[in-house]
Amino acid sequence: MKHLRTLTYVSEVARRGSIRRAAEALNITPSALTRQIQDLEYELGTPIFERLAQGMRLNAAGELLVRHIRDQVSDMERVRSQIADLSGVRRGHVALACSQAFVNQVVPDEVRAYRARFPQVSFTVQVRDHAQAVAALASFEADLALVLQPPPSADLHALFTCRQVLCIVMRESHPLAQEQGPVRLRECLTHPLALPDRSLAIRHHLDDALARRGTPIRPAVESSSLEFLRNLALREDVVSLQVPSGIPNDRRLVSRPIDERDLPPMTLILGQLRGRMLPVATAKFADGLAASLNERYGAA
Amino acid sequence: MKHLRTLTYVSEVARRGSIRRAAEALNITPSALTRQIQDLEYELGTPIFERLAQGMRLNAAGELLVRHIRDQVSDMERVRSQIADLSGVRRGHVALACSQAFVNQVVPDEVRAYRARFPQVSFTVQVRDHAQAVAALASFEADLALVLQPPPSADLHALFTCRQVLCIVMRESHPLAQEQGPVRLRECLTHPLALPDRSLAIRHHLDDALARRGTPIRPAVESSSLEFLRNLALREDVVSLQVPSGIPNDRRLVSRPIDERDLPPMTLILGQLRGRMLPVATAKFADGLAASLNERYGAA
DNA sequence: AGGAGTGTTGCGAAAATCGCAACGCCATAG
DNA sequence: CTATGGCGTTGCGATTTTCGCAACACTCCT
Repeated sequence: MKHLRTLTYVSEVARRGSIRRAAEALNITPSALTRQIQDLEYELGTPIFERLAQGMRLNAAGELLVRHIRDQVSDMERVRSQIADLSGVRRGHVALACSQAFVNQVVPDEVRAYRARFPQVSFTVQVRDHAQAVAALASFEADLALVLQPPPSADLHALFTCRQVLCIVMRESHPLAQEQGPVRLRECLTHPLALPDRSLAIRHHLDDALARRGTPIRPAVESSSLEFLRNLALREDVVSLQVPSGIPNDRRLVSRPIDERDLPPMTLILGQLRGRMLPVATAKFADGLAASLNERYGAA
Repeated sequence: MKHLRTLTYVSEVARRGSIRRAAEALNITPSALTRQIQDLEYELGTPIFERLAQGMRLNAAGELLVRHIRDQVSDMERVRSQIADLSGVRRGHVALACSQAFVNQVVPDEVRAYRARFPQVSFTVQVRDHAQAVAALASFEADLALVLQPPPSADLHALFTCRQVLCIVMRESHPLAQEQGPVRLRECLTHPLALPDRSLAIRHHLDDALARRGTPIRPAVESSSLEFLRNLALREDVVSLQVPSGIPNDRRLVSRPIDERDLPPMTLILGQLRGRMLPVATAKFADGLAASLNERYGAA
């Protein structure tokens, strides 16, 4: 949109912290950029950036303005998508930030289903941990966040919530795979463990539960990649930990839920930035995703 | 603000219903205007106006867009006022739509008090009936509305509410002015009446109450101007009707409340457009006005 | 002292915008 | 039915705004 050219310039300078870097990202020269900002500051009657030797930083007025700009840009997106919706074809873009646990089944299935109906809608899917996902919402880098056990935040508004019972995962030849149904935690701890590291919410949840029992654990392998842990479990007799939504359809892998007396279920949340009105495409995608999650795992 | 030039153009064309009239109001030529609109429609990929022989009318897409534009413009006002507030001096503009009943004491007193503290803040005070006042909020012609007994509307959000007991007003020589305290309605009806006409909420309220008793009234004089009715009551023995906030400080005029068993009190509402964030100056003025009303008449 | 990073400015070129005048269209009055 | 007045639109030249290039002034760090 042409009329918010200056505003996106300001936003980019604020994001990059430097006129030259922002100018490069915007494919213009620093001189054009500095003039746009000077003009805007003149119109406002006050500077919005502090000039430092290392670059530009927003001052208090700039913080207010940039927040307003981001609001305006995303609002314009929403109006454009509503207008496109009037003419029948649904266009738009959906930016989703989600945890690793959902990149196997839930998100790709849902994106495929949605794009089958509305091919004009494009997607960006960023994998972030729970805290980063909420931050992505606040900075308008993502429209939706699908995360486990998010930190309580005033910015996050839950659209859908459900329980996720933690499961152990191992190859089919593993001793624990010979039985079915819930497994007690103490049984698992007697086997070598391949666990998510502390960058993932699953591990925090596990550690919290174990801390109450006073049982320390010494995992054989730790990783920030759930995919790596699964691939390792295919190759040797280790027990890994996943949530149901992260378990792929693979007959070589067996999963059993952990008894809820030992480990309470985690909370899965589909959320958006509080107070924001989502574009049509995004809102409808969120509806479909929530329905799909509800069908698979039930509501909270 | 320069960057919303095109948007204000669109808004003006929508308001005036014609490019030529809008161009005149904007001090530009019709050709410049028609090009701006064509460019914007090209950017959106769809027309936003229907071209009629009598001029231009918004289509569905245009309705969405214009609503967004008005939001954006008023939001920009708010941000500017917040930024100005950061530098100490409070600037801004307050647009108030109010009923006749408040132009005597309440509003002028409050505006004077506010401007004494913040001379940089300017005001526009429009006198409208209750329905027009709500419409003025919705079209962003007013930021605040101070009205009696407004029609229930999803757009109106009440900031403050209080009761207003209806009073009769007459000159000090009038027979009814010889006593004090509440007066029964049937006493009043035996004297010649000078009443507000049906364009005013006070009259509707009175008619509703009388309709339930089946008592028809035949006022000697009707007027849409409360000021005229007061001035008439100064000149002859008629009984007029006012709400407390509309009664001036004039010893030649005597007022007595009507017994609440005969006529329930009316509701006074200070309101804004629902879902809108007011500029600093406007919000603070509304606070002061609410406090002042609370002191004079008590809360709801 | 020197180099690398920053934002800023003078100036000429390029682009967007505007005003003027003319055109085509349609509703309505005569 | 034609004439007329209002409407939006377009071609074109003038004006204003924006841009890119190069040079400058400044700060930080080696």
